[in-house]
Amino acid sequence: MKKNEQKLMQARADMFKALGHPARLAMVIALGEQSLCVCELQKIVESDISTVSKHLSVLRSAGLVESDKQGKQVFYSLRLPCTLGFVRCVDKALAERGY
Amino acid sequence: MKKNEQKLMQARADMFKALGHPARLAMVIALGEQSLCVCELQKIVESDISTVSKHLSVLRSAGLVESDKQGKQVFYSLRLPCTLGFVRCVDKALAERGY
DNA sequence: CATATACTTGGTCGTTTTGTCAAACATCAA
DNA sequence: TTGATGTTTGACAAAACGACCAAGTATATG
Repeated sequence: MKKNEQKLMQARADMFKALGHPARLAMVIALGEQSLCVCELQKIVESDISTVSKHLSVLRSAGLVESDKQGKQVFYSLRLPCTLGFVRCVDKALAERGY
Repeated sequence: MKKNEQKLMQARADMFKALGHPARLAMVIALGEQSLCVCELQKIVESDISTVSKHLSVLRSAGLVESDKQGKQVFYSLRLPCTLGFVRCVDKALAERGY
């Protein structure tokens, strides 16, 4: 594999990796419906607020979500809606295995 | 989040996580073309054969690929072709950022 | 049977990721 | 300004990951 091809593959993999955590994936799926502030996202994943914030920063570095400060709240929104399409396909596969 | 919902989210995340490594992703993309034996996959990722084998076992546990022993070779094939669709979407997003 | 080939598994070790706490920061309201 | 609220950041320990080597299993072949 050539060097620039490796870099591209790494960049792609980083996106998948960011989604490879149940809390982060749950937040991304929730953001598929609407933008949400950190406090609302925390209710979804039920973790320490600092943990939630760090997960969000992982998603943001990967370019999957973007943040928008409104007053003292920060709203996150989904930048890559096609993620949801893949989740649906994954769900179909999981359903075949009894999920 | 309820317990079974958490399990589902974990299973989904495991799929993403399995794809979150450049070697594994490269192999999955290659398998999108055709089934390949471990030896051919090794040529693609250029790692130790034992490393390749372990990566493949991660992909298999996640349900992304399946294996089929033919003689002394083991052929792997892609179980979730929709993965490639998401890769294309990721590539579009990466392209917008200069890749 | 003995050997070679194709692959998997176990062990080790350095690196990365996670979660938590405390502290910092930003914004609003009294 | 002071305090309350919402979020981020730094530090640190525990856990998971990734790569390599060695050893193990399975299958074909001489």
